[in-house]
Amino acid sequence: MCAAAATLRPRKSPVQARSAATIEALHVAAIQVLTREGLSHCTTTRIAARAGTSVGSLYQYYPNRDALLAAVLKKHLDGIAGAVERACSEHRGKPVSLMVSALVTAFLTEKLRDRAKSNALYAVGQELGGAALAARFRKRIDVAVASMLASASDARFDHPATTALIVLGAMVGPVQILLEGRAPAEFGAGLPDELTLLLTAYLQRHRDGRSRGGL
Amino acid sequence: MCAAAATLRPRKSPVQARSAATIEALHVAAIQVLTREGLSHCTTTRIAARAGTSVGSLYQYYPNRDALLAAVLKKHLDGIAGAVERACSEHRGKPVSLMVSALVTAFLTEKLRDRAKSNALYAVGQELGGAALAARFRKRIDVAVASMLASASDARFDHPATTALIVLGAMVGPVQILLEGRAPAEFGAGLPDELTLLLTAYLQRHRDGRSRGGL
Amino acid sequence: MCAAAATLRPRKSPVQARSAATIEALHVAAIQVLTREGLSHCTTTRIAARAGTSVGSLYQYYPNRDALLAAVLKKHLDGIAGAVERACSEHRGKPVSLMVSALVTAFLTEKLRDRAKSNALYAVGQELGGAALAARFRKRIDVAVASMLASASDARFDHPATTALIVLGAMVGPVQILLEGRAPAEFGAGLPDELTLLLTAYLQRHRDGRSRGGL
Amino acid sequence: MCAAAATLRPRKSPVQARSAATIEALHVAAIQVLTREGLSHCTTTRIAARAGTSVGSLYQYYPNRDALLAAVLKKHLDGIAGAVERACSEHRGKPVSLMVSALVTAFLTEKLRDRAKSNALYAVGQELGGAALAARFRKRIDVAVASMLASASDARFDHPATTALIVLGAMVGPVQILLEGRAPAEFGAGLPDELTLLLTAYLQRHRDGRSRGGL
DNA sequence: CATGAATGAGTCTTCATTCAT
DNA sequence: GATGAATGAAGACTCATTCAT
Repeated sequence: MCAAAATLRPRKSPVQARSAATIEALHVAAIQVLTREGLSHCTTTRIAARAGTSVGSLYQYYPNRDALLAAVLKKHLDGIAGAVERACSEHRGKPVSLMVSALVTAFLTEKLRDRAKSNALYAVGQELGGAALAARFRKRIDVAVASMLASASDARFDHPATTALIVLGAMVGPVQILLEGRAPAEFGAGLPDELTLLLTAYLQRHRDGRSRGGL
Repeated sequence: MCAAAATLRPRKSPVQARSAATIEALHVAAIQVLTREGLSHCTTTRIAARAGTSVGSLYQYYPNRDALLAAVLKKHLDGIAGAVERACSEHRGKPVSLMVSALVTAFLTEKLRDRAKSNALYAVGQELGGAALAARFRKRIDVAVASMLASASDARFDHPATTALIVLGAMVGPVQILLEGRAPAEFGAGLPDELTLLLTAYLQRHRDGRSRGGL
Repeated sequence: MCAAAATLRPRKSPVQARSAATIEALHVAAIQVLTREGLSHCTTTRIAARAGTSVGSLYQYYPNRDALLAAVLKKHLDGIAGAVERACSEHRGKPVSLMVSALVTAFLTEKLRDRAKSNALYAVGQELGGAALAARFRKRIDVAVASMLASASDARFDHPATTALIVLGAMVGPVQILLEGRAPAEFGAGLPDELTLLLTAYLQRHRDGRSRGGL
Repeated sequence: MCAAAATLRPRKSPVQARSAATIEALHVAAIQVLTREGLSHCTTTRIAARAGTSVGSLYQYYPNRDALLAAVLKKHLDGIAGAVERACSEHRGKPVSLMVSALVTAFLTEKLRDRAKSNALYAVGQELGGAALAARFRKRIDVAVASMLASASDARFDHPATTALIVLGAMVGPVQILLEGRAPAEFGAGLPDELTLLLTAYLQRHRDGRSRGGL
């Protein structure tokens, strides 16, 4: 995975304006091909074709197909992580319920902004050094959420990092189901509220201690 | 995906003992190759070799590579769905807290029985008619959980199906994080309890109505 | 070069008769393409085409193009080394002049048996782990010649191995010139005699000691 | 090969100082890339980069990659041929033994001046119209040596051209072995003397006639 | 029935060469 | 003139699938 890290890195940065356009086109094309044809049919030729360039150009900027896909994935994850980080830093010191609704909103908004894209890239994460990449971004989000939680005005958490990871997972799972697309319509409609409810209940219960537990 | 459905079906049923053994060997081999080499290197030749047969024999039982992989995936999902269904039917009429802990235990046990396998098959699900297959099994689990929830002795749910789907998602997400392997050790250790807490809190809050809401 | 050794080795040995035929056809085709088109145009596709098979078959037996070429080269060098070894072992204990003419005859006969082939393979030796391969065969010949020289009935050599290497070089060089094809006809005609003369003079002078030297 | 001749010729002569510098840089770069990366990785881009220019500039001076390589090879062969010609013209009328030692010295000195370069360019010679080029230079050397031999004060040669070609071959072969690098150290050390001995013996025997032959 | 050799379409990737800036 | 981005033909290699033995 470390060896891969080197080989997954872009080749050169665009110095001319033309280059930037080409790269952008490649990114867009990669996502399109990915969504329409699936990862296994997402070939360099097809990407280049849809981008309106040639394979050669693709390889001018990325040492191999996976490097391109990794770049696209990275940009996507960057967007999500950034959105979450922003939401988290804006809600430090607030009560838990506000934190949760802000977090859910930010996450869902970003994740569902382009459902097809999110979905397609999910598969990309699997192959590739995807695990490593995903872990890195999860870490970023985890840190942001944990630090926000630790600042809650109305709660105290023993293991903010672990709790944050559960929170994250509990958001990702249902969203995944939604993205996969076969869920009934009301599921999508109710998702924001349900997630908010789910997480609020969890965090508040955490705050109140498990001892009080049994309902 | 509908077209694929036909072609993904196994070719003939094992009428002889020998056939059954060969098929079993192929399944085991497929999982091994999948875990050790990754989906993209999981070739028919390699599978057959590790199973101790020839490609020819593989094609005797499956019309193509994907059919084999689909069968393996199906069996895996069957195991999980079965375990959940069993747990659900055994806890009908019980209070919510018991349901949750039974559900979490069954799901985690089955899913983590062979982490490598779960992980490898995840990728398989993506390609293939994975979405369809996953949806079908999710449906099974959803129905089982919803029906269990509807029978709870101490709660009433307006939309058991939707609630069940959230419950399912909230379990899958964190497990996914665990399977991806980069989570800290204490995350894995605490997972059963945290999931139980998460879901219990959610379901009880649901029962109590949201109106009472704000903490 | 050691790393290359593994990767240059053939992939599997033919167990069916069909295989042997395919391999033989590939060898012949490789030489033909090599002679007619040159090393840089000697592609796997072209070789397979001329062999009347498919690229796939080529890769069934050789892990890459160079492995095939290396095998062909090896067979060729084997022929030469074998011929020289035979000649050498048959002339142990003889006087130097007989040794030389036998050596020259054996070498020239074998080397010129198929001039085009010899020529084409020469280029192959350059690229590839050719240096290693060539060195190995040169060693074989060197040993054979040195041991023959050491047994001469009418001479004594201080450093048979070095002397043998000079002898070898002195034969190879002129033959090379001949093979490259632009030498006048009389050069080819006179070559056997001239080489014999060259080497005999050298070895006898060696025998007589250099001290006597200056003419 | 004749068609190639035209296209292998440099594009324009360096009329400005800047041009000369660029060309020189390209030559040096070509040799460096050649020695470090091998012929097959010796690309125009890499050459230009190492020369500190752009591909575009390369094509300003040479119509294609091979023309550049040919120019480099030509310069190299020119150096050798020139050295030999000089040595030959300086030793006209001398006795054979002096001629030989001068010839061997000049040849070895020039050829071993930069072994890596000699070696790398050897491969270049193969591809390209290498045979033609090599033949042309061999001719030059052959003429020079033959004419020197013909002027020997103490010998008469029936076919100076053929004899010279043998002499040339007998020098090239052992040097080749040395360049390929796997020969024992003492081989390299003894080479000048051995070559001198070899050729002197040959030429003197020639002079004395073969009739006297059998030792 | 089992075997594994053969097939060849389809991938990724490189690189000489051109040409707009 | 110089630059380096773009091009795309061409090569190496893989692998699902078929079929003669």
